[in-house]
Amino acid sequence: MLPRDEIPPGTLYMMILKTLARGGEMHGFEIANSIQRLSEDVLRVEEGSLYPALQRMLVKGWVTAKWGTTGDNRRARYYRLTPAGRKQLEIELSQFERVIGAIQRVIEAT
Amino acid sequence: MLPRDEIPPGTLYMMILKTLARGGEMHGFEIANSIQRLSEDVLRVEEGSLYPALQRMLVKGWVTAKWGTTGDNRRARYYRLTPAGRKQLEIELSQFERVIGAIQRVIEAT
DNA sequence: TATGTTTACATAGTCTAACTATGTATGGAG
DNA sequence: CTCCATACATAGTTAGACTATGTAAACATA
Repeated sequence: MLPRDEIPPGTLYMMILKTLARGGEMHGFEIANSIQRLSEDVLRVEEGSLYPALQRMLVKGWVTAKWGTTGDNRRARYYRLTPAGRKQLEIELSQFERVIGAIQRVIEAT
Repeated sequence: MLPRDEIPPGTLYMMILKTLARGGEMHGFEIANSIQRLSEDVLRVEEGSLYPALQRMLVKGWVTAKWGTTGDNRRARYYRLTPAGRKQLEIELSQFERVIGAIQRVIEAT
């Protein structure tokens, strides 16, 4: 499964939303690092996946962004969940469970 | 998650392989119906997804196909798992568990 | 006998989204 | 001063699931 892409299409939104729900205001690199660390290095969020995804999420109104500075004085774009984003997270979580559960029924059938 | 496609890209191969591993020789419609039924109607395998996937799997050497007739006298193409397909199934199953486990660690983190 | 439904396969074209590759810019370490 | 890590961004590629459409035959039923 997924030989080319490690991250199943669609699930990146869910993980970013969840990360922001947990961590409050975060910038892109922080989000990517958090996902990578929590997944125990199974999931590597490439920059070419991360930033386009964040742009799309801005357009969809799931997050807002503002420029700021990091602890070590670098410019970074800080993202924050909107109420729509929080709602979307709930949708995605339940969809994920529903679909993964269905797949597991198929692959675990005897 | 996955608003447009119900079946996460990549997982269809795995489910087809598993279905053939369980059912022996089957034709396309049987495979699709089996997946749909076992998933309790959560996953609907569209014909436009199924047949192209089976073609790709033929090219990859995961399955062989031969024409035959169904119980009610219709022509149908019967698919059978090759040793390479069986190996691929094992790969996909372990990849799936690995990736889904990683995603769950991310979305279940507190 | 004609019509519609179901089974069964196939392909063309669309679309999402994750990827690679590349580019910009800055801070800190050596 | 150079190198590396951080941080963001975009162009172009690719896989694969989808919709829409077409073929054809078996069967039910009016």
